[in-house]
Amino acid sequence: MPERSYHHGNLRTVLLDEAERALIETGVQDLSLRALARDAGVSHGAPRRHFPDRAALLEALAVRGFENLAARLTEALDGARGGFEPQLRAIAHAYVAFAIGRMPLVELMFASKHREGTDATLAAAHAAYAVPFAAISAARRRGELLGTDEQAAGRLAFATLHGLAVLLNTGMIADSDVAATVDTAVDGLLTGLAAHPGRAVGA
Amino acid sequence: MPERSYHHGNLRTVLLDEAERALIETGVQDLSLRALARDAGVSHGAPRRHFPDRAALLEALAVRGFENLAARLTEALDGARGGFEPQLRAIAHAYVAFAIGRMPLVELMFASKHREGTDATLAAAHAAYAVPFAAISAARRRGELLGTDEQAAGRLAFATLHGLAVLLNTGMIADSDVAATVDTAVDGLLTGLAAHPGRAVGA
DNA sequence: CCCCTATGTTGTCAATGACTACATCGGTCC
DNA sequence: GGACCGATGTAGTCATTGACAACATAGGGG
Repeated sequence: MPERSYHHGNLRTVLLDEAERALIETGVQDLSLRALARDAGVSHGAPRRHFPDRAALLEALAVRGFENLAARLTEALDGARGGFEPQLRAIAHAYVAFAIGRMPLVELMFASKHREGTDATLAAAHAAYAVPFAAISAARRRGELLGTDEQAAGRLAFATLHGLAVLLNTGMIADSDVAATVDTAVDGLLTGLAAHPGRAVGA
Repeated sequence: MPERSYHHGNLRTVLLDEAERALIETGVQDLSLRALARDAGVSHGAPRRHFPDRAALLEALAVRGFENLAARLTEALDGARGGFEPQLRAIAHAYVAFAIGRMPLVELMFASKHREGTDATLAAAHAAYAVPFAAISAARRRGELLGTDEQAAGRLAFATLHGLAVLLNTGMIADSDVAATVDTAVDGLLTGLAAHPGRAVGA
């Protein structure tokens, strides 16, 4: 195998790929620029030519995470037949599966705004949200949504799925059948908890 | 001011208090045992007499966080009049207020199970959950809960509140009126999203 | 009063992030 | 084809950190 030339040629992408793998495997605390450089076969200073600092690398990982999430949700929605309910189920399963398989990345994606310069992450997050929001908007037009505030409905749905994924991942929901848990949660989202509810969202 | 004696006398509690303050202010990445020791006026080796390592300190912070959360939820529930709906609203506002005011701590509380030795955190979390779960159990006995699976209903409610708090904190829900956002989300939780729902939770 | 344990201090080591100065190459322009 | 410039790498330094070990001090119990 010939030794790598002075110019790596694709270092930024390799660092991001390797960083994502390491993040998911051992968590953000153990994620080290120097270790990534060693794995990529370059010196410890090279990553700083692509990321001004460690936080910038983490930011790029978060943006990529939302981009991947958007792709997953789009794919799930494209594969869903029927109306609002099967679409919401498809989105829910895709979201929870995505989150559970890469929870340290998802934590990074949603990490506190204490992190600096998260405008790019916010933009990427909104692009990912647009996918289920479009489905909810279409459901309202078809008369399948209770109430008229589709923004509020979308927020509720996304908040619930994110919360569910977090609780499942931490073991706080100790349910071995993830798919059933997701389906049950979607049931509850659709029908509500109250036996005699007062007002609907936006009614 | 007399110099501190050799034995601090209360170092563990001081370290935890200071660590929680620093965590909330600047995030977990900047939380440093040495800095905490300096702030407490002891040498850099002293904290290790109370916490075997940095992860143990973080674990203790997470446990305390759930203990404080349980107290807040209990207080909110005690102050709520009427049935299920006002109780759920009281819990929701208390939870979101708690989370938003200390998001880096809440992130730590719910951090990935990649973290070692989280049995104590899990136990503390379950104790915190018991508070809203008791309210939901009482609601079912009063016939105020749609369906019979109160465990699933409790999981749905908690997941939604946690997800809502996370999205509000990260700015992904760009709503300046947090109280109204929480009330709208509770509306949605109670009535459901679907105009023509299929089956209820546990029905 | 003695002893033991809890709790501190001091020092060391390896690893890290950030930074600087320098080296190498790829691409563009003349 | 050669020169030059900027992108991208290398090598070294510094400060800080976490973890650990050896030692010092005091408080409490017998």
